[in-house]
Amino acid sequence: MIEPAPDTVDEGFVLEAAAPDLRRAIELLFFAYRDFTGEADRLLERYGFGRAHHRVIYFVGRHPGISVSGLLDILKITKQGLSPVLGQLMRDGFVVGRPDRVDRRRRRLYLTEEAQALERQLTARQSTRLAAAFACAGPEAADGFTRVLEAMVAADDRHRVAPAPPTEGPLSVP
Amino acid sequence: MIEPAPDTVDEGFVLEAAAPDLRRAIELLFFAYRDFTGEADRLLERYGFGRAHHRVIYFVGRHPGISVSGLLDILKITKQGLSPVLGQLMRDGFVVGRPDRVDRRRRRLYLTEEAQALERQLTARQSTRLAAAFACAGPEAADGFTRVLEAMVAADDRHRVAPAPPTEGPLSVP
DNA sequence: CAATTTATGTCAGCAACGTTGACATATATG
DNA sequence: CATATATGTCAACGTTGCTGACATAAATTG
Repeated sequence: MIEPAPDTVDEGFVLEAAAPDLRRAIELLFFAYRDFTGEADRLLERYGFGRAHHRVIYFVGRHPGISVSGLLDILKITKQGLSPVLGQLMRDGFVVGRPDRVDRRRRRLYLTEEAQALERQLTARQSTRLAAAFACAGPEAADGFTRVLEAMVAADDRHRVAPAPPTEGPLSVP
Repeated sequence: MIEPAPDTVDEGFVLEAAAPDLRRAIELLFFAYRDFTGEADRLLERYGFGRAHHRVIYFVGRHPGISVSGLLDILKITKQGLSPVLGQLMRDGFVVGRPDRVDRRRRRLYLTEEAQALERQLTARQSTRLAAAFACAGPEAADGFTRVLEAMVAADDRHRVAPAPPTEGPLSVP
């Protein structure tokens, strides 16, 4: 008999069936996220990279000069987990690390030209897919999509996301 | 020098910087999905299960009597990849397989009572988080969220998602 | 200056989740 | 009977993580 830790007893709602629209959203999220990442995965394969490499390329490109520990904070993985991925990217000439001028313990990470080009391709692919979905669902839906995602990310990660661009278009009715 | 396969040359748009709102949505999707799945992961740990077990429990619960190959079609993994996960679930008494009456090669899979209870807990957790985000972002945003996800899933997977529940509430203005 | 803390790197061992390829078995179908 | 299908299993391997232990260089602090 498997015995889950009897700590949180505040789950009396557990036996309720989930609302159909919530259950549907859960399923959609699974399929949509898989298709979304699969898009980029196929491009990364050509370089011998995986999804972990993509994340490093993305966030180093997003925060040029980020330190290793800064990257670890964003990715929420250990340095031992990052090590082979970052090592391969540096050996392959996609990421370079230069010591910080004032604190020479820190290594500031940058993308090479080649990596920047790859990042643009990856982001362009995902943007294209997302833009198609936005176009299909309409601008109000796109706005709602983003707002729900914002509400979903944990407070610890909120500040890491780019600030919302100034609203423009049909929604800014002054 | 790494050399990507020079097949698709139709990517001239690649050098364009992605629109800020699209880039923002990409980031949000990464953080939101990670937080969303992490929620369930912590519960699964108590049982010695991982995310792969979750997916099997979810889809067997969603399609009682599904065959092994039907499950593989949904998950898009190989039977060798499924084998240890499904094997553990069956040994632990969470999934049972009974031969189909007419075609006895096929094994129809079902959740046990215990697994159904676990599935309800997992789905309830995720529903709660999603419902909170929906409440925070508002019903129109929730609707837009779902519509964008629908547009994102590949056509091959569309039919696997539960049909949209009949619209009710403020959006059905007759 | 000496001691400690911080940032980073590295080695070993392990686990989850997936892959390809090869082969086996039972059943269905022509 | 011959072939195709559904499933299972074994072996080898790869990616992406984990924990624990230890090393080094540089900064900070007493």
